[in-house]
Amino acid sequence: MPELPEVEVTRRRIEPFLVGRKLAGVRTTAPSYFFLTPPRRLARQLAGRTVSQLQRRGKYLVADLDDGRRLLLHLGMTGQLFADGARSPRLLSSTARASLAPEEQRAFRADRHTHLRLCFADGGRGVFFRDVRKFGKVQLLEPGEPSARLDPLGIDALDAAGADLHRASRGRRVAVKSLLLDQTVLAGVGNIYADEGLFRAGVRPRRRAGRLSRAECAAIVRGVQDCMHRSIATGGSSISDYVAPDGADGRYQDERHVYARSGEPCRACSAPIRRVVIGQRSAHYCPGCQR
DNA sequence: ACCGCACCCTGAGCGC
DNA sequence: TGCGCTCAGGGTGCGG
Repeated sequence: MPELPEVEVTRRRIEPFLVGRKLAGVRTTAPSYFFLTPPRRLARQLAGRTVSQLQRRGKYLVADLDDGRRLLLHLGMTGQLFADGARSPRLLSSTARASLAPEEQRAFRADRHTHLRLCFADGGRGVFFRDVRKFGKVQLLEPGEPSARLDPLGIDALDAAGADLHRASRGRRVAVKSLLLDQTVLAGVGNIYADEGLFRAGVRPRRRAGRLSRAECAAIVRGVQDCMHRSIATGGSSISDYVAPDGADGRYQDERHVYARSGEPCRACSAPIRRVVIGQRSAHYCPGCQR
């Protein structure tokens, strides 16, 4: 599932395929809540435009266009943004995957889950946005238009300090895990990096946010950031559907200490990792290392 | 203001 | 073999 590191890796790798190229044609699937902007209007207004820069805010990608509009992209849970010609078994269904030998893996062909196809005037490689579960989002913002998606976001997780989390947590009775997933507090943290960051900080996910000390908040923010920097450096986590724009898998999942490791021994103390449910989300922690 | 929870969606994995 | 069930999860929005 794409969180800040996967979105940042995607941004860096897709940027050369987007920035400075003139959009010629845009194809979409039918209207659905995937499209916050109706797909026909999206296609009409994107045609002829050039992306001037591609930024990231939390888990959102923001493409600035030459007419002052902004294109928002959110990968949701299963979103995949990649360049034409990418090869990856993650771009195929499991049945299609099973029926193909690895050496037969063919380049991706747009399927019914490919909701956005961008073609460029230079005739070079197109860019696809595929999303099986349609939890992702596409929106075109008018020049200067406020965004109900971007505006409420808190400080980007990579720019945060311990004091930011400490301030936001005062008076809050929720579990620290839930607070970390709140995008209005730290933008970009999802389930993996919340769990891994709490492990690094030695703090249990159920701890009430309001009772954390300054030092604990600092350790948590540092823990989350350390995990994220390391993940970006290794190409992100490819746990379910995440695939980098060139089709390559990330390798950070190999470094996980707790996420999706329930029952397995802690790499530090050998205690079995526990899985609990907090705020309708699974949380993983080591009962030996986290207090 | 805060918090729990239902919902959107699809495919994997399971039991029968 | 195949059906039906459950589960996963980011973000939004509602009700208490």
